[in-house]
Parts: sequence; structure tokens; C-alpha cells
Amino acid sequence: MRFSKQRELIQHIVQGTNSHPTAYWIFNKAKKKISNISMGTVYRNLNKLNNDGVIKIFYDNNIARYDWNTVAHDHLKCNKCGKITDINMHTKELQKKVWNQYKFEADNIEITISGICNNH
Amino acid sequence: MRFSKQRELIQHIVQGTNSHPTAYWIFNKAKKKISNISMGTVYRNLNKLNNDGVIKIFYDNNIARYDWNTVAHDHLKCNKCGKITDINMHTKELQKKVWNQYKFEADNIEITISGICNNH
DNA sequence: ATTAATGCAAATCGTTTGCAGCGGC
DNA sequence: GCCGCTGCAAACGATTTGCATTAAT
Repeated sequence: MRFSKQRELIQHIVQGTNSHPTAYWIFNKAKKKISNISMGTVYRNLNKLNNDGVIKIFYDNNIARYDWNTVAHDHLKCNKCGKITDINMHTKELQKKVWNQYKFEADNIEITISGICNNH
Repeated sequence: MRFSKQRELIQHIVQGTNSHPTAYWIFNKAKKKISNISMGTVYRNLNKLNNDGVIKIFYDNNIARYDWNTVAHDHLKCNKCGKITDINMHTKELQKKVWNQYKFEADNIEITISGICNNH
């Protein structure tokens, strides 16, 4: 076995949802398979997976969320139901614009749009 | 006196810098004028000023920063020097686009672009 | 036997809150 | 005397870390 079963489980959980889960949500889900798994292990593995480029961390206000989708994209967040939806705002164009206007070499563009989603 | 001197000082500090300061930075600056000011007072007033629309809070990863500029704008963050610069990415256009494509009523658009600034 | 990763608990960081006391009308 | 605001200290939620133990080769 190349990786610990804890790490494989955590990776699996993140890659199996579109819900942009928090560490706490992942921890609870993981406990159903490995009942004595600890929060420290969850965080250590999430950080490792993020550093290895397997998953991507982003921040929703001041709390960390984890995303299986590592390619550049953006988020819509509904203030009523809390749902976070993936969208694409053509960040390549923004990247060029930022270079032309400000001579700034962008390597990460985060667009988070909050408001009311189409279910409300 | 309409407001406490603590509140006036805190508002003054935020409105007197372009550095997008953290609460801790503001606290240290405030201590030079009111040496026994407390962190609780700083946070209470920052939240109040934010709710009153006098200043605007935003999050840099998982920590709060405070901005005197309350009109919609975006940020460039340099990964080398940490400097945060104000820019304008025409969010009105994005707002329309999000409505047309996703039927999502945007009321806040946060664009944070990280990379290397023109001093490096 | 070595090395990496674990569970647990304590520590840390940023932020909020309860409370008794103070300041301005 | 009232009400809002303060300083202080304790509490809080999210995350990290030290350490002794375990798991995998």
C-alpha cells in the first residue's frame, strides 16, 4: 500500500463530492469508515494533498474548504442556502489584463461571487 | 462627543492607510495613542464600522483585513512582499454575465489575484 | 530497524463574549 | 440615573503541533 488508508480515505471523500466541504465535514464522513480517525490526521492529510496538487484549498470568508477540482475556476455562493457552485469567468483574460495594466504576474485568480441563487 | 474616542481613533487609523491592515496592526497603532486600549474594543469597533458601511472588511486567506475604500474594487496580492494593491476589474460586467449565464443575483464580487508584483 | 504516519491532547491563532465598572448626557 | 462603551479575562472555533505509539516495508 503506497499511502496510509487514512490518506486514501480523505482523498476519496474530497474527490467524491461537489459540496466544497470543510475539514469538519470531511472528518465526520471519515469517522464512518475509520471510527478513531483524528482531526490532526485529517488536517495533516488535507494540507499534504493540497501541497501535492491533488486537491485545492480555498477560503470561504475565514474558513477553509477543499475542492477536488484543481484547475482554475470560480465560485458562486448563495447567501440563502450556502450552496457553492463552480463557474468559469475566463480568468485567462483577466490574467492578461492584469499584466498589461499593472505589470503584475498573476499565478492565482480567485473570484467569489455571493448573492442569491436560482433556487430562491 | 458623538462617539467614543476609541471608535474615532480606530476609524481614523483605517481611513489613514492603504495597507489593508489586520486587526492586530490596528490594535498596535491604536496603543500608541491610547495605551490601555483592548483587543475587544478594537474588534467591536471594527465590526460596528463595517456594519455601518463606514469601512469594509475582507478576508485574505483566513484572516480579516479592513479597508477604508467601501466601493466595489478588487485586490492584487504579491506573494513576495505581501503588498495588497487596489485594482478595478469592472465587476459590473461580471455581475451581468453571472445573471445572464446562471440566473444568479450577485450582490458582492470579490476578486483576489495573487502573484508577483512589479517591484520583483 | 528504519521511516513515515497515526491518535491524542495540548497549544496556538484570530476573534468573540460576559461582566463589572466608567463616561457622557 | 441611565445607556453605551470600555478593559479585562475567559471562551471560542478552526487549525497546528509535540509526542509516544503504531504500521509498513
